[in-house]
Amino acid sequence: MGRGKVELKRIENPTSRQVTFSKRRNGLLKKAFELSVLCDAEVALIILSPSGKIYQFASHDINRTIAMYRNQVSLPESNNSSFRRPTTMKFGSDNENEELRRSIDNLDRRLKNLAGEELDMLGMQELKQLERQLKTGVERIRSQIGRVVSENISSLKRKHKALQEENSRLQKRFHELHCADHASSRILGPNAYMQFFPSEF
Amino acid sequence: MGRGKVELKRIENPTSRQVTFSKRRNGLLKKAFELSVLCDAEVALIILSPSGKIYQFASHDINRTIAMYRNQVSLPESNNSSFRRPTTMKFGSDNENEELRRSIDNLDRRLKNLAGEELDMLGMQELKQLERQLKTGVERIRSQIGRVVSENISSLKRKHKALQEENSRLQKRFHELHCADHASSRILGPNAYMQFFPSEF
DNA sequence: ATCTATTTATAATC
DNA sequence: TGATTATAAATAGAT
Repeated sequence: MGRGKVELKRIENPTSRQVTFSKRRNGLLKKAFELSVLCDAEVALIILSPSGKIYQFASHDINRTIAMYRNQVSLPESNNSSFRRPTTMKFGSDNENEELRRSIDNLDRRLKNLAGEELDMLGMQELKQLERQLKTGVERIRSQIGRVVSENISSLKRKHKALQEENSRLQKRFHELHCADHASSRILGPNAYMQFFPSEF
Repeated sequence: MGRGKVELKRIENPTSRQVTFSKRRNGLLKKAFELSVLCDAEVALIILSPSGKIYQFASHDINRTIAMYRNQVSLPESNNSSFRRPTTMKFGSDNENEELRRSIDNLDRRLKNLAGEELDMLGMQELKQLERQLKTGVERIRSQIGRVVSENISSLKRKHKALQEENSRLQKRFHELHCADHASSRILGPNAYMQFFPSEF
């Protein structure tokens, strides 16, 4: 899809491989998301870049999806009783750990709820509240995106202005040199510098 | 991509949802494969259809990919990976305590991010990912709200039906009593019971 | 399943 | 990296 057809083999040029990875990764994540929404499917996608970075999409709880997959394939593995370790449970400072674990459980449940998981025991009131919170979050993130974008634009504008000023200085110096050197013939007009700094933008 | 643009929401018509699922599932699997080949990436994709069927692609051993994912998630997803015991943990409960606190910090930061707070240090990539996750969350919560609502409606309908049946029984008994008792004068007509169970709904 | 009209994704290029 | 653009691919709707 693009200017040319592409062979289905590893792209040898590292630069274009990286570029293609970035583009196609985003495309794949987007499409995974769309499938899950449009068709009400449960999708889990993990992408590891050759350099080891991790990208992931999960429409539901990724561990649940993996567990479902493993159940169907009858390949049981990886328990998930994440908390409660009877082996090293002792006294004293473990009380504090217990407390910490409880906090973690709460935070985790909240995160799951915000991700739209484990909603079964929630009432309408709480569901509506969650929805409101998420909408607020989306709003704020969008405005942050907008801020980042416009920050980038301002930064560009600043740089542009600096370049323009530099450009003026150069023109001036050119003029001075040109005037000082009466005898020399004109080869370049002052506008010759301008072409590198087009004024649109 | 097709005759018409399509809204990013669950397709309500079950037939076209199924058709779209089939088409897009194949497309997604194909693209996952292509990404892995072209860019030498490690990809694992699990798709569960709403009807419970499983489709899967893995460029390498899927369990390995999942393990890699689990090991490397340092800024954990909502999952309990946050309090999974890290394999690298060597010492006793002091470290565990510290580890737990770190998990709490991570979860806490994640919660704040989802609420649209403390976004300043996030890049565009991460902001977009957050937005996607929130949209998924909203999606799921809305469908849960829908489920709860329709459950309530069914429950009401069931009760309504039970009342109607009770009502019929009462009418019948009334009739029987009325007919058995020839001599008694009519005070209430059978419809007097009906007013408590209006038939609209 | 098959067939198009369109929409999307993206390869090449800057 | 980020835009742009020409083209290849995917796919929605119809058959």
